[in-house]
Amino acid sequence: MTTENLTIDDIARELGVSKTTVSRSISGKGRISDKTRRRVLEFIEQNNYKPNLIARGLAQSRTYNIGWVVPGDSEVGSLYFYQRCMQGVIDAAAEADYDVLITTVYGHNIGGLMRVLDNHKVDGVILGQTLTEDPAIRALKKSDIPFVAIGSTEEENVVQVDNDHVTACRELSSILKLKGIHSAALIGGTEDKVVTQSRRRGFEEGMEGVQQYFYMNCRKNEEIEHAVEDVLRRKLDCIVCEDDRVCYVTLGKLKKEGVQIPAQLRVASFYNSSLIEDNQPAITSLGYEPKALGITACRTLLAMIDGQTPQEKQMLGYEVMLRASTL
Amino acid sequence: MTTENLTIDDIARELGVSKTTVSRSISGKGRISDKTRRRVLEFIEQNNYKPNLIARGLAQSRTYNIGWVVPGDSEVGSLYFYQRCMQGVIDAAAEADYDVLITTVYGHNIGGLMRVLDNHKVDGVILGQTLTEDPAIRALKKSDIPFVAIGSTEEENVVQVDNDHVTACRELSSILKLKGIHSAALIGGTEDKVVTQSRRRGFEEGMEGVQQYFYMNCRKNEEIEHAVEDVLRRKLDCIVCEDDRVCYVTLGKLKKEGVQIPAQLRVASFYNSSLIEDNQPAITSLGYEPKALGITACRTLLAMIDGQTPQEKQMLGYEVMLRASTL
DNA sequence: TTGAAAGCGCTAACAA
DNA sequence: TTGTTAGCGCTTTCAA
Repeated sequence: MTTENLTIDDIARELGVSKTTVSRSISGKGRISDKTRRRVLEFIEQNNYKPNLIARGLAQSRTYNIGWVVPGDSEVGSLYFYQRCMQGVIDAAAEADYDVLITTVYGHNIGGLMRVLDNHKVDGVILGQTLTEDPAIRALKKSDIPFVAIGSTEEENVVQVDNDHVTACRELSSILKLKGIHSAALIGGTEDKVVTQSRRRGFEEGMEGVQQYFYMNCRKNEEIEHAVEDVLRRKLDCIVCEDDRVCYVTLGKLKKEGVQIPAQLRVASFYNSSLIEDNQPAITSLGYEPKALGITACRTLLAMIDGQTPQEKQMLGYEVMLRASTL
Repeated sequence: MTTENLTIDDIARELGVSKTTVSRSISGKGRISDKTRRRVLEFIEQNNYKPNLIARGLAQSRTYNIGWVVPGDSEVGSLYFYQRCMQGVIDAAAEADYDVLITTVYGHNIGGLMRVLDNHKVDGVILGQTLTEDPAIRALKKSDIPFVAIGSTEEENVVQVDNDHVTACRELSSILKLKGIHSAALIGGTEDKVVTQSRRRGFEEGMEGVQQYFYMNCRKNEEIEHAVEDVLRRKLDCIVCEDDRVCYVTLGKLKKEGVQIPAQLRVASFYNSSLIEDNQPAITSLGYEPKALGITACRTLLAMIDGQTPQEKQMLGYEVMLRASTL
């Protein structure tokens, strides 16, 4: 049964009303008698009519698509995060009959995003990541299309949805401090990501009074391992890992070195994921819900597309999970 | 500088020609003097005109979008594969001025795909995964929109792009056999995925004459670990892992048990990835290029959208990587 | 409460 | 080689 595509005209003719009436019945805009509306909707239901979103889009200058921008070269460890975020975006979008157009950027190469913007393919954009000097944000600001960033930025006038990393990391750090730690190391990734900086700040604030060591900008696993070696050499009390990948590598190295956790060294992670979830001993960490970020970001964006002006910064919660790795 | 959106009408007026002429200059269709065309193109270039794809779409009943369908609940291990595939799809799509609309399905729940189809949001679809009884394929066949599947299927009349898993696995298996293996175990994931079945067949054929043991449908890590225990109990010569995740867990278990690879047991994987890439000893495995799959699938789909009928089954190559884990 | 008609920006017959 | 005109399927003023 090849469903010949019904148009609004067909329905109007069939029902002996005008296109306008049909259109109004569907959209709910404009006055219409309940009787006719019901009649139209019933017909639509029975004949499985689906409006042509392209045509509607042209008339309203809308696409009913939103853009989802992610780094194309993200580390394997972040993939799951983006996956969950995106699922949130997709789900929230579907609720409003929106679909998600995906675009990748490579660091400062935002060609893909530009294409989508130039071609008017989306009504709004969600940025999956923020950089300190973010060319995507710049470009988006120039265009007149609404966008929201997942993550934080110091740029002004950018609607942001983020977990409150500073607070979360500060809280976890201060809890660790209370456990009687005298020296702690933070091992982390590249500092051009805003989130890295936030976590560092939380660490610094929460660990105030504790001797602090920093091993940042670790890209390769070896760099993390070197950092661990240095920590062991200095006999520090505690390693805090900036994310799950760092933690994963750190744990591997510590196992190799035969270090007992938490007896000889305590270990915590500022980000939990399946990568480290099954570790023995269980790792004290911070838990977030990436999907919630996606949902919130998308709902916010849809509101903006509808002309609303949302709160500039929305902070989502976190969970401190104290486990065996820190006593 | 808010770029007021130029339309084809503006250009026509400005240049004193008709819309048609402008349209033709852009599309290259229809005869036109080189002189006028150049004049038009130059104007377009200088004024940074971008045609409205929505309008063009409505006129041609095209969307200039293709759908990319992936499982929303895929294992963390497969994420990288899909990522790379998708990048191939996106790149190939961009070449033809197409964008990629992403949709997730959950096993047999293909609601997301249906929405996209019903709403006419895409000109074609690429399936990132094939199942043995694939509802997505069924739905796509019913709709009249072209699609190609990454992976294999026994359904008829489905354009498929895949790595030649059977051949690859047979080749690797027979190489292992030549090394004097007498008994071998295959540990694998759920058999509702076509690829799992193909790998199993390759194993069976390549290992002919060798005592074969099967531990399939392992979903949880524990199941894999149980399988490994059983292999050790039976003192088999070799474990072949169906994919990188299985291999990863297997290696972890073997390390826990203090098993020497390859001295006591040889280990190989039918799929290589960063998950096992850094293992000591290096793991014999099969290498593919997921991005190539995406590119090929997308180019094929675009050809179909243009009315061509491509070859039904395209097989991409593989690489056998012999490493220390099998001597 | 309903309808007629114009228009969104483009393409594609058909004419000239 | 170029232009005129009628759509694509929907929304939205404006009038009835």
